Order: sequence, then structure tokens, then C-alpha cells
Amino acid sequence: MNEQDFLAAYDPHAYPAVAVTVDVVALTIRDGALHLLLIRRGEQPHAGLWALPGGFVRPDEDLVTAARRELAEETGLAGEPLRRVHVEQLASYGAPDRDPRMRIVSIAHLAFAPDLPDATAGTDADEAAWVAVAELTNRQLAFDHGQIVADGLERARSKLEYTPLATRFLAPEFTIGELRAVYETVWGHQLHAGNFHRKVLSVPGFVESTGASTERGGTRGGPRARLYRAGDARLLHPALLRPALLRPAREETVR
Amino acid sequence: MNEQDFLAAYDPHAYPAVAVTVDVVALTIRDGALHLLLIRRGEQPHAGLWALPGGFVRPDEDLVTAARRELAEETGLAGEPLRRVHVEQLASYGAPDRDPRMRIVSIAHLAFAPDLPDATAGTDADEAAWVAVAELTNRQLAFDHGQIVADGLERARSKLEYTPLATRFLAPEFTIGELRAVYETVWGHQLHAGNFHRKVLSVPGFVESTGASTERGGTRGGPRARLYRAGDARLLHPALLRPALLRPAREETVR
DNA sequence: CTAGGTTATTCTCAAGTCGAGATGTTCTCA
DNA sequence: TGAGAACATCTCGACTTGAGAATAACCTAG
Repeated sequence: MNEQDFLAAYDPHAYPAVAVTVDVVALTIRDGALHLLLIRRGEQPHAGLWALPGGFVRPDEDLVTAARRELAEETGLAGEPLRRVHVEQLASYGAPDRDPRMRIVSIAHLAFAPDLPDATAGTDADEAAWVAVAELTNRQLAFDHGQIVADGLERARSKLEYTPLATRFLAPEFTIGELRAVYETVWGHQLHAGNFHRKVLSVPGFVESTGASTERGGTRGGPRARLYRAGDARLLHPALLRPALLRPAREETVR
Repeated sequence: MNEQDFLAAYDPHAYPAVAVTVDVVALTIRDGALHLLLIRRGEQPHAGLWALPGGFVRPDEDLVTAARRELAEETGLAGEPLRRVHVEQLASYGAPDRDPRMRIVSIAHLAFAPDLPDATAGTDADEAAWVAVAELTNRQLAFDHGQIVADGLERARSKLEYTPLATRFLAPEFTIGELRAVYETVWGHQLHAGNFHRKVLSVPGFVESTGASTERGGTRGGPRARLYRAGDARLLHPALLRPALLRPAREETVR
């Protein structure tokens, strides 16, 4: 049998029924706190519980495209603002019993977004909201989404170390102080302002000066700060290492 | 409708037909060179081409379990030797046209194995072999397996930096020189023996002394070396950074 | 058995990086 | 107008790194 004949005779339904979905751990910073996009499920199973935005991958759609579509549907984002959101694959979750309906393998994605307007519910949810990560500890999420969020957060903390993705939480032009606030928020730890400043400017390609400064000083005083934009580096070298205190003790969630 | 009724009425085949497979990028070191486990496909499509070992995920099987099963089938490994192989999830590949049969999403895994006996072909392959990675450049692989291998290699190089997984390429007891050889092989670059030695012993939990030494010096001379075993650290801190020369210029494949 | 080459292990030293603290200045707010 | 906050730079000591070298143990060839 040649390849042509083989394909003509091939029956896709001969294989076990598995569904593939994408889920999105979308992070942003609001009011100085890390927030996560959640929807309240409007349908069974787990109706009423909070869950990650996500859904089935369409037949002609790439995985990351599906993730961006789901994100767009829940945030109302489109065009240039949507393009500025960073989306990357996080990991896949496929325990046989993770969904009571059937075998569902979910390709989780991680997204970094600048401060966005309030979320708007999509079709299969009656509520979508940015929820402060700090308030998540006592809230139960649907399916294994609690684990996915934990993995996503650890990945985010880790990505700030060796990529310039912290800038994706900010407007195109930002000050070093704003960038430091991103690190402090995601890592949950104060950083030494002077050392951070020195380090950021010394890593090639991390940020580049716009030549301009802010119009006014900060709300609580201080001089006008210089403005920077993201540089062209895709990896930071040398990296901005987290204080030893903040790194994970085990490795399970680290990729 | 409550959750019970919902599940009873649920029809799995109402959703698009997608198959989920696992593929394994299994690496080992043979004769001082990095090798990759490949099978020659015995069935359409791409019959005759070399491909990664892999196959459909069974209904009651976790993803990493499926990957370990596929690996065991191709290497003939079982029991303790199989347990010593490190397997972790690499990434998922789901471009709509990556397989001509149907929509197939593959969860690729990465495995680090000590030097193993020759591979034995499984049921759907007429040949399985450890192939030197260096000889792979001019060989075409089936599907998108070339990309998966490239991603796996970059991940492996990166994992050696911040995890103690290099020890998984070796026997339970090894010398610092053998460990250095792993790094040199995977990174494709000579390292400074003295500095490597100092660094490995200074990273907490990387290796621990067995108190013993090798019975004889190396085949080409030198004193007997002390023997070590893997320590209990899961992450190396501070990391063993690759020379700047060896790090990827872009970030696409880095997780 | 010996010479020469190879490897393990430890040192030295200069250059680079990091954490902590301090300084001088510019701003905002009360 | 004065206090307090934030920006931008410096300093300094501790630590890490890269490169070279020293010493000693051990193998193989001859």
C-alpha cells in the first residue's frame, strides 16, 4: 500500500476518543498586585467554580493560535493590543481522570499582558474577571487548574530571570522603577533599587533609552525618571537571578 | 441539569476527532558522543524514514507513563534500569498539518539514559537504533521530528546548567572527569578541568563522595579518581553556566 | 624497568559580579 | 516651605569566574 492509498483508507475514529483543549494562565499587574484571568463556569461540569479560560482546539488551528483566540474572547482584545500580549506554551496536562466528561488533554499556555480593561464574559461563562493571585489560595479552581496556575506562576517567576518578558507587563515605554515594580510584584519581594538599576542597564539588549523622561515625578515625589523601551535581546545574559530565598526548593514545576 | 445527568448525556464523539500521541527524545552517551534513539518507520505514512519512538496514549494512561512505556518498548528496558532513566515533558506539537492522516497532537518528552545495550525494534518499526546526534544533520526525520529533536537538544543543554541531570547519563557512581565528559559531550565544547572540578564540588547537593576511588587510573594514565554519587539537590544553585559562546541567540526553543 | 604522556586535584591571581549602604538631586504633597 | 520619596550614581568588601600552572599518581610503549 502506498501512502496515497493508505491515507484514503484511513479511519480517524478507529482511535480512542480524546479531546484536546487549550487553557490559558494569563497574568497581568493591576494596582501593584499580580492578577490572573479567571472565568466562572456557566456549564457542567464544575458549574459555578472559577476556572482558567480555555476551550477546544479547532480543526484548522495551531495550539498557540487557539490559546490566543481564547484569550481574545475573554478579554475583548484585538489588533495591536492583542499582539502585544506574550503567549507561550506552558505544559500539557493529561491525567486520565482530570475531566469527568471524557479523556481531555489540555495544552496550557502562559500569557503576560499589560494592564487591561475589565474582562468580558465569553459564551460559555457567566463571568470573567482578573483575580488577584494573592486571593487565590483559599479559592478552589475547577479541574486541575490549581496545579496549572501554580506551574504557570513558577514559570513566570523563572522567566523574569532570564528573559526580558517583564517588559510585557508594561506600556511600550517605561521607567526603570516601573520595571523593578514588575519584578517585585511577580517575585513578591523587595529589590535593591540601586543594584537593580545598575544591573538592568548593564545587560545587553534588555532595555534601550528613548531619550525622553516622564512629564512629572512620581505621585509621591522624586525626580522625573528616564524612559526606556524593550531592547532586542530575547534572552538576558547575564541573567537577573532571584535571591536564593525565592527559588523553588524542588524542581517538579520548573522547566 | 445536574452534573450526574450531564455526564450521562454526554457524547464524546460530538467533538472534533483529534488523536494524542507521545514522542520521546531519548538521549544517551555512547563512545563519547551524544546519541538519540530513533526507529525506522515500518508503516505509512513516511514508511522507511527515521522517526522518534512514540505512539498513541492509551485511555487509562498518564502522559509521562505513555512516554516511559514507548521508551521501554524500544529499548527493552524494565525494572530498576528503566527507573534510572529520567523522563520529563518537553513540549507539545499540534500544527494542523503535521501528520497527513489526521489531526494529531503529540506531547513530546525528553529522556536522559545511561549507556544502554542496543535497541530492539518494537511492533510498528522494523529497526530501532541509537544514532549519533552529529550524524543527524543530513538525515531527514519523519513528520516534524527534526524540530522536536532540535528543541529537545536545546532543552538538554539548558538542563545541564541548572539541574544535576547530567548524572543520569552515568552509572550510579562516577568520577568528576566522567561528569565533565557528559557536559563536554552535550555542550560540544571543552571545559577547564580544574575550574569544573572546583565548581561541581562547591555546588551544594550536586554530588556526594562515596569515599571510594576507581580501581585503576584511566586507560591513558593518570591517578585513580575519587568516586561520587548524585546528591539530593534537584536544582543547582549557583548554576553551571554555559560559556556565552554556547548559548542560543534566540529564545524560541528555550523554555 | 623507565621515560614520557595523561589525568586528578589543588592553587594562584586578576577580572568581573553582587549585595548593602550611602550620597546628591529632583520632585510632590501638605 | 519643609519633609519625605524616588531617581541615579558610587563605594566597598565578599564572592565567583576564567586562565594558567604546579604537583602527584598512574598508564603504556619501548
